[in-house]
Amino acid sequence: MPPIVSEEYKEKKKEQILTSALACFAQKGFTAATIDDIVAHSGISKGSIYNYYKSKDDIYIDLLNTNTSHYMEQITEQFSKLHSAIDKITFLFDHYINVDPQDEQRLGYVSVFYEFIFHSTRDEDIHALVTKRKNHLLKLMKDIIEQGQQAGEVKKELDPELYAYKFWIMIDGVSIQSVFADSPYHNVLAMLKQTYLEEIKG
Amino acid sequence: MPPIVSEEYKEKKKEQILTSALACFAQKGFTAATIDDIVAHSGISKGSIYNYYKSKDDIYIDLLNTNTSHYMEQITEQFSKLHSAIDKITFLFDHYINVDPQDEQRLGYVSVFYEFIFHSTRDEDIHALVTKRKNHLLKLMKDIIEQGQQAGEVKKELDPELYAYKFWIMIDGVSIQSVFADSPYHNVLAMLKQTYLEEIKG
Amino acid sequence: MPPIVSEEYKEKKKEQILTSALACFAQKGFTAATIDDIVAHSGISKGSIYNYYKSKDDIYIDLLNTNTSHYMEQITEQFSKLHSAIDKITFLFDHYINVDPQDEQRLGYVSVFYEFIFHSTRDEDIHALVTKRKNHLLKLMKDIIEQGQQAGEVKKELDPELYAYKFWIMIDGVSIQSVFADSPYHNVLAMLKQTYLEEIKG
Amino acid sequence: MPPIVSEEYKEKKKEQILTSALACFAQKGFTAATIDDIVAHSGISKGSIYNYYKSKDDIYIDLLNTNTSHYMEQITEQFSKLHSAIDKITFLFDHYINVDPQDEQRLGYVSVFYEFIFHSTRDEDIHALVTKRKNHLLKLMKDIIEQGQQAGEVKKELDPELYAYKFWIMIDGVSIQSVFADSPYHNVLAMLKQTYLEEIKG
DNA sequence: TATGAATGAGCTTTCATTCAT
DNA sequence: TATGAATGAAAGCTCATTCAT
Repeated sequence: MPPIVSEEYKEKKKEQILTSALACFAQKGFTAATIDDIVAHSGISKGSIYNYYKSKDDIYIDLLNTNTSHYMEQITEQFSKLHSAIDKITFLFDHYINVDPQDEQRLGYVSVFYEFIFHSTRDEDIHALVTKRKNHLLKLMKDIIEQGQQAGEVKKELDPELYAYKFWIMIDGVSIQSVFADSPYHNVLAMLKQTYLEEIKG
Repeated sequence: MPPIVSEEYKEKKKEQILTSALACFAQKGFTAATIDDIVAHSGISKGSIYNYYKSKDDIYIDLLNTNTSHYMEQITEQFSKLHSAIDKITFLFDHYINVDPQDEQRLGYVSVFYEFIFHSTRDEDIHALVTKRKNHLLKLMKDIIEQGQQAGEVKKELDPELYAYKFWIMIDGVSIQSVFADSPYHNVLAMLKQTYLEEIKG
Repeated sequence: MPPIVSEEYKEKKKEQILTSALACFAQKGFTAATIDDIVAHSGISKGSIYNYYKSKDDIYIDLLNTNTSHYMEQITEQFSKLHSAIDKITFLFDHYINVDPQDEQRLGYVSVFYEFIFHSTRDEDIHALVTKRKNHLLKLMKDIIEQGQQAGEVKKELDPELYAYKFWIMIDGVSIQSVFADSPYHNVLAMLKQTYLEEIKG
Repeated sequence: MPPIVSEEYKEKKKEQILTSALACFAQKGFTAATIDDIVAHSGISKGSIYNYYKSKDDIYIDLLNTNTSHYMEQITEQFSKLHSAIDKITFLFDHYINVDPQDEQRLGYVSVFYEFIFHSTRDEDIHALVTKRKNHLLKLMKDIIEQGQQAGEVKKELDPELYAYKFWIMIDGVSIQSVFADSPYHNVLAMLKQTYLEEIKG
């Protein structure tokens, strides 16, 4: 291996680690998953992992950061193709509808993510991170609603922030319920989408 | 102190352990909290704790069970004083509204409880327990809605199960958001209550 | 329970404890068997057991002592009915032949007993005890052989001590082999008996 | 020391652990000896020991396996130099005669080994192992006797299996007796050797 | 005497992290 | 940079023994 290595190479390596870490955390939970699990899953040596990340927590944090970035980028990209507020909201709902709630990988990821939130109760750094993510998403929704109000699509009298909260509250709630195999995930989401849209449409 | 201690005494001891356990789990999370933490918090010796509970998991499980029982009893008792479906739903919303979202103990409990749900993804026994709890609460709500439909208080055309889900989804979502200090917990809940009631009223 | 209790009562209680202790040690081995096992098996409370024995080791020691006494008494009694040396030796061989080598209780007991011997390597008190037992049995055999020599039944030229050793060595060896289910315990013992008797007969 | 240590290095390390383990087990017995004892004796860290062996039981098992292999190899090698059955049997007797019965290390090993046998009463895996060892040794002896019969050195009428058993029974018995410092180990063994050979010679 | 809850030292085992190569 | 053997603190749990009643 060359003593000097491109940034690109490093990025790729970190990504590999992150992918394996996510898989391991998803399968066993953050605490129960061990560095050796990540070693086994990634094929990267323990020493190497510690060259890229200074601790297990560090991996965890980068995982959330990277994932948040990806998610935001994805949405932004999709939104560039959409113009009306209602279309955007519809798109977001559909994003969650077009998902197999029982897909193991998805479930694993959901677990990791919400564990992270509760973990954050006890760690300031992580709390700040999670709060930032939440505020990003909230702002996104609030902007859409305000845009919709200006365009006359959305009722003027409703509080954009409150309705932005309502949106993410429903997503969070539905995600939690998706943990239960017998939940009517799709039906519920369809209903939530319909009533939410009716409720806000001007 | 021996010999032959009353059942009452034992119950009290278990309750002490549970109280300390909840405090420790709330502060550090289930995995990170140690038996020694519970020892320190409760003043009860390690050996004694293991006389009452056969493992840390066992404590965790009893914690959820006991809490669920208390919660269900409380609600059942209150419901006996209420008769219309709308009153009952209002009562439930108010139950969550009349809470300080930033109360440390409550936050701790919420963290422990939702961690439990995600933990359950990886442990069948716990999953069964959590599912049972969910189904209890779901049934409770469904029954209220059906009762309301029969009494003509609630729209006949809506699916009781779906709306029961919607209720708990909102509660879960709001509970998660309450982790963030800057969330407008009360305002959002008040709005959710109002729109939910309007939506279902016949 | 009366504050003053007869010696007889105490003896009976100790015997109960010893019986249960033997059963437990036989099943799990001395170290693995717990006082609670003995409590469960005997129905006698833990505190009570400690009234009669000051430690687990103490029980172990009394077990061997008592057992040795019983065994010696038994043999002595039987020997009173026999007169020739050859008859006595025959009786001893038959004592071991008339046994089901795979009887669980017997196997348990054999295990406990030999464990004791090896345990004794590390504990002077126990070593003294075990040595004393060995010497008792050795003397018993040596006396028989000498008696046989005087009576002209047994060859004069053989060393009584050496042949006494040989006898117990074979018994020990056979006992160990009996641990293996597929050992031809009876056939081997029958052969050992025959050749031993032939070897010593005058 | 990493990276990529030779197999040889690993073997040496395992051997070190085994040597220390044997010493500790010999001194205190398997159950009473602790991993920390092995750490102290070997100077190898606890974590490292667990890198090479996954449990205390595992060490115990490898100890027996390794020892059995060495013993069998040793015998096989020596046997290649010997041809007559009587020579081989003589060699085996002498192998036990040429030993200091009070040598601490030997005594330790004997204790560990026989404890193992009795331990095996309660553990199927270990029982299988010990049974296999016993059958190996039995077969070895039986083959020698049969070879001797074919060559006319050994009486044709005696049952090879029974006499193979007799041989090992005597070795076991003598080994047990060697625990007692005052046993005439050498004299007894010499006598056993002489009478056994006379008994079987054709 | 009898009881069994209480105790805590001590056990085996795990695992994040380090560091010599 | 890459490797993986080494480390040891810390975890969950057991159990002989004590002692208040």
